[in-house]
Amino acid sequence: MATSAQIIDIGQEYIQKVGFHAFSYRDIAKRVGIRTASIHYHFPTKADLAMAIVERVREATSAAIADIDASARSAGERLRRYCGLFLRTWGQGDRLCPMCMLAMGQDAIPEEVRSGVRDFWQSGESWVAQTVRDGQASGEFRPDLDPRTVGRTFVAAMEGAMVAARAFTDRTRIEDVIDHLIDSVTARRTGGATAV
Amino acid sequence: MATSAQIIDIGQEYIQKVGFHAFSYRDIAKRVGIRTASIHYHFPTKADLAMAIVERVREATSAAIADIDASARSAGERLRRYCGLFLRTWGQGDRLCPMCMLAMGQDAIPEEVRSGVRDFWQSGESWVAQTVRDGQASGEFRPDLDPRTVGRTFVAAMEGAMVAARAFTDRTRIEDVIDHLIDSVTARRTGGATAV
DNA sequence: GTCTATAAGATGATAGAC
DNA sequence: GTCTATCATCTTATAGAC
Repeated sequence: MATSAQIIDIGQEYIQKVGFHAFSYRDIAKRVGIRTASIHYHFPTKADLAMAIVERVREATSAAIADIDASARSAGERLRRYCGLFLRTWGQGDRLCPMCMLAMGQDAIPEEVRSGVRDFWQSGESWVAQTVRDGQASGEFRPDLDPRTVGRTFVAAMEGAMVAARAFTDRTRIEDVIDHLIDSVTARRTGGATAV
Repeated sequence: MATSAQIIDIGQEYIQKVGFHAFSYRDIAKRVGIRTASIHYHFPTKADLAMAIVERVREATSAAIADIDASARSAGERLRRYCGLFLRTWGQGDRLCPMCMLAMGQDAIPEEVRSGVRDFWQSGESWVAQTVRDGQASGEFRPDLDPRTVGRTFVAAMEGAMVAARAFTDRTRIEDVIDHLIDSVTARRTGGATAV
């Protein structure tokens, strides 16, 4: 595998596990089996490396979402599979969402990186919102929901669930949240939510 | 104000804004107007400082929740005010939840600190779960909800919403999530969630 | 592309004077 | 409690040889 790809791989793993500030070029160099100067050849600054990671994650996410759009048969299935992307990330060795890690340290993260992270976040919110509209049109979802609000809630809840899963090393922290989120948008024919 | 309290204040601010690894004793020393050696006198290691911060946050949160329990008149109001605690934290100058910041860098955060963070997280989940049971008993909330699942979702979603609010410098990212969360547990007399 | 060598500064932490 | 002085190490990054 190309060295630069290896560097991105390992850098991404560090960002997901400890965050941007808790690893160094030295850590990566050791694992790749090269010197730090060689990393600087591929990515002059740490911000450059972070940018490359952000771009790769965004591309991978877009592709995954395109795949969902192309193959899922209902809005409900689309939402479930979107949530499943986070579960899959966690499953790759107890990892947090890299974008969430980069979204946290604002002041200490280069603005170009933060901008890419915001784009990722907003894309997810917008896609969920559109999927909610689709589900409302088909009668799958509650008609009284505000799509934008739901979009924001889905992304926020999944990102937070990842943090919880990491803190407790517990996959069900994510699964429970997915269940409640899906339930919260699903229309109930019987009016099951009715009190008394 | 006592020096140690000042150190905790500023250290907590740094943890909330940039995370455990992105600030140093030097940063704190400059702002307090003392030398790093003096900080080591109060908190020998950075882990000691983090522990003191975790304990203070947990105490403050317990007190805030006790106040809610003592004065809120309905389960719905209790949940709203609990969510309001996060909104208040964000309002204190664009700050993330300190426990969320510490929950992320797992490998690179001392285990004693992580343990305190988990306790904080679980306390929140359990309190929400109990409040959901109360609301179900009074008919305020949907009877078919699993309290544990809802507890986990509330905490995860609020923590994630804090991250989003920070990334976008946008308070409505938190407010929207609160609205959908409350809506998701509220019983509907009319069966408003009914499809078609 | 990768290396050695090096820079200039930051980091967490300690010893001992006042 | 706070200081000066010091430590060993790590950090990001560059220059120039191979």
